[in-house]
Amino acid sequence: MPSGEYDPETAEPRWQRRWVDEETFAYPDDPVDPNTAFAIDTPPPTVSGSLHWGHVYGSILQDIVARFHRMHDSEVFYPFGYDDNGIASERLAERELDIRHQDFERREFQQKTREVCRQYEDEFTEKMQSVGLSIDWTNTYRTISPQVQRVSQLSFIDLYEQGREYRQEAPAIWCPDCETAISQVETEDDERDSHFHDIEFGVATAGEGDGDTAVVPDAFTISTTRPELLPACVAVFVHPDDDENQALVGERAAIPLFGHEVPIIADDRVDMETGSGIVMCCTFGDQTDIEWYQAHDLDLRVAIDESGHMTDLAGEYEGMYASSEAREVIVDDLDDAGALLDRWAITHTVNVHERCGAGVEFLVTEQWYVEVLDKREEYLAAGREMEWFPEKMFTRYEHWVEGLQWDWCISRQRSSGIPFPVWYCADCDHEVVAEKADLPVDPLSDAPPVDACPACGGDEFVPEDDVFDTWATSSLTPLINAGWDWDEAAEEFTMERPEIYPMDVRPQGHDIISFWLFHTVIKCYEHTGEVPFESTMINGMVLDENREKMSKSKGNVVTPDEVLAEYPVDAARFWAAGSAIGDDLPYQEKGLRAGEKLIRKLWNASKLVESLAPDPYPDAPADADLRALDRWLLAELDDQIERLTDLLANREFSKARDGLRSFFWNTFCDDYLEIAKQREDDAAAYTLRTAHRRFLKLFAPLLAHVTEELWHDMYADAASDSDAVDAAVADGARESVHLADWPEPLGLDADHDAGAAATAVVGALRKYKSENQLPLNAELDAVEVYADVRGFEDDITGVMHVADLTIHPDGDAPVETVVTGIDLDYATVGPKYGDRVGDIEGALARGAYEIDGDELHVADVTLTGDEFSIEEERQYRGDGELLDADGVPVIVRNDA
RNA sequence: GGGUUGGUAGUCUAGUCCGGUUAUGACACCUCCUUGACAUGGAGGAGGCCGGCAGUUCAAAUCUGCCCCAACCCA
Repeated sequence: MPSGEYDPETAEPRWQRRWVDEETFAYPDDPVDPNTAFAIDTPPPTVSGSLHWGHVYGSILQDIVARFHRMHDSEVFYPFGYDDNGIASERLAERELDIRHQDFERREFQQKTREVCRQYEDEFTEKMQSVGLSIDWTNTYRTISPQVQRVSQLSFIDLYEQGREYRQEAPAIWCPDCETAISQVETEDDERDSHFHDIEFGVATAGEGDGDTAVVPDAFTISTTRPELLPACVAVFVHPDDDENQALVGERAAIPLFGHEVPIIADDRVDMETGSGIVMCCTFGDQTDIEWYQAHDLDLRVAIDESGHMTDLAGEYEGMYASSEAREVIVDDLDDAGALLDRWAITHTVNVHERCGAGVEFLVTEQWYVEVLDKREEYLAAGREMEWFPEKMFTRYEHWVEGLQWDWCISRQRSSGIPFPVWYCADCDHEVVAEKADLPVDPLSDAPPVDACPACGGDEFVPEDDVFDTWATSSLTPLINAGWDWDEAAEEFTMERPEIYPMDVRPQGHDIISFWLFHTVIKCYEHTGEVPFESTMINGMVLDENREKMSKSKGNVVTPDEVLAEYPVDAARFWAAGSAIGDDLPYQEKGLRAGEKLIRKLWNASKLVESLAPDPYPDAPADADLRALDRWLLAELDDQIERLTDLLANREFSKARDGLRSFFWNTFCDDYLEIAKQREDDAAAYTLRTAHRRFLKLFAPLLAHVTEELWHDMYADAASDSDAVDAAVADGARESVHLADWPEPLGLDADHDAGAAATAVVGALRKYKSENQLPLNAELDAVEVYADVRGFEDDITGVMHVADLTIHPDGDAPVETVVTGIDLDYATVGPKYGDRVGDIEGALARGAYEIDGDELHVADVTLTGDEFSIEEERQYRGDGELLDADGVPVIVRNDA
């Protein structure tokens, strides 16, 4: 029985522990009907640090969906994953232990990474549990685990066998700090301070012109931010429309300091606005350099190595770090040689690796790719097949697919990912792929599946020592969850839990639509022929209280610990549910305070229900015994249930939350409960308990803890011989309100209008007392109500303490009505009279009109019945005061 | 630089797709009220040129164009 104040500090952790200990949210081991299985595939958080408040926000929205569907119609599969197989985790270990992966034996470094990740994963678990998420903790996975490695390698082999993967030596985006290839999505733009340098290039062929064209100058200027790339220069470009410099085209340029000569070529990719309008092309400064390299079949001059240092091509600069030391020394030497014409500071955007902030390079290396560019249309259609919440987020996916420029590079030159299950013939480089049955394998320690090369018969093999890109694995979560595997005997892929695939919801932030969601959709689609998700739910970002993005550098980051130290989890859940799906949500404490207020209101109202309808209470009185007010409340609640169910099904959290809150607070607490205080009959007790139990269930997805506490206090653990407990147990809800059945409408007959009129009358009387500074329990001598509120008399007199109540069902009040104006029905008058509406309005304002029966003559036109309505004011000249209760006339007489 | 989304009282937000009378609710603010749970409650009040400018229309928060601001995605 709820008493005193609710204490979330003890209640919340208690339930969280119990939900985990009792495996309340465990997905059944027994086969589940595919029609009632509801699966959620959350992107496993990258183990690269601590969870932040944005994670919590997104998780709460997922959890509301999970809890709603669990109660409403489903067996919910809600697993949790830890993404700990990628560069991010390695870099975490390097940071945490202050080590470099290059300094360790691979196994040893992997071990260290695992240990660091383990600590962070424990923290993830603890944090997610302390938010009270209804995750199935018996279904968790780590992307570095052997089982997931097997799935990931199976995926590689399947795509390889389908001919959708290839190995190629080509320019790839390279991080010189992490010393690995990375993909386009792992880069980001960053504003950096730098310098622009004007460098004088010589024209090697000056004076050799044939005489009939413009004179070729003997020097020209190049502007660059990267003078260290001079030794890598392979060409100089001029725009075809650049008349001034056109004479250079076809000549050869001499590179200062390094002396080699390169061709000068015209190409319209030159930006004439930048610097001198003449640009050097190097191996490789940026993506345009790569395009030029391919389009004009240029030489390859690699001046920067894998670790970002100058190669022997740079002569005396060999071994210097390119973007710092080499750059400075080369600039000094250019200056000494008189080739540095100018130098000035600028800030510009550079492409950096998101994990370490190092500026990326482009290196020609041999990498594995997944082919995606050839199927853009198909992948677009796959995205379109999903239901998007909100719909507008699909355009993000659409633009991403349309803008794809690279196939997906999936190989990484790192220590601690999932190995490629591939060996190469030492003689002919033939690719040998592992047998599916043997997976997972590590080619560095396992032998290839053949003794001799199938191509050349050679018996020496070189293991692939690259590892997969993180996303190559984390894009397989639907398959990991469904237990996708290769059945050696049947020679086909199988699923341990086929009923959950395709999964029902993919929740995630809008920042990862382009790569994580996209990669997951296409990989699972290629493996199964099906789009892996029925729907995707995209949440916005959490902003700080000033609507600014949270970032470490701004120092405005809110941590889960700070919030949970101050507020109940349920208050945070209330706050999180206050957003429209897809919209960003500012973190504001008043939102949490409003949550606290609702929790308290629910608790206090429950106490009152308990005292007004103490156990044992009637479980099911005959329908006829219910009073009009009871039927009205339960019928209104029916409407609310339908509305709320639709809103939650459409992920309209904010509307669901606010609608339920107002109905509970205004209609149930302010109207019904106040009236019910006067009642001691069984019908009221039944109505109170029935409505209350329904409210607990409706609030359960939102306020997960307080509803559970009340459910146990008042129903599940209450006196076990009571009929009500049997009813609760029949709901399947002995263990948890979250396992109860979502309420179905009761379908009682009720007069909605009469109920609304009766509560409006009570409201008007309450307002009358308030305005006349009367206590609310002051007696009123006489009240006359001009509406058919028969059946509600006792309710009105009881709560408002009316000595003498008279009902006039015909609504004919003894009042004079004065016409105060005419309201036009613009929806019909507008289109019909067009620009004459102005004249009509003018005449009405002047009072120049005549009412004739149900016709209105005004401004030379005649309006009929439904085109206008007469605005009247009621005036009452008798004893007492006339009140307006939402259109119902009420007369109050009070001598006191 | 291109694209996407958003801009509504001091703050957060509904309404915008599908134009129509007085623009929704909450928080904060002001006034009043101890009523069988809750004063952390109740009743009421004030607070808005719906980002700006043009246009379409009898009528625009809503449709169109341009501009400004913010975030995100992509160069």
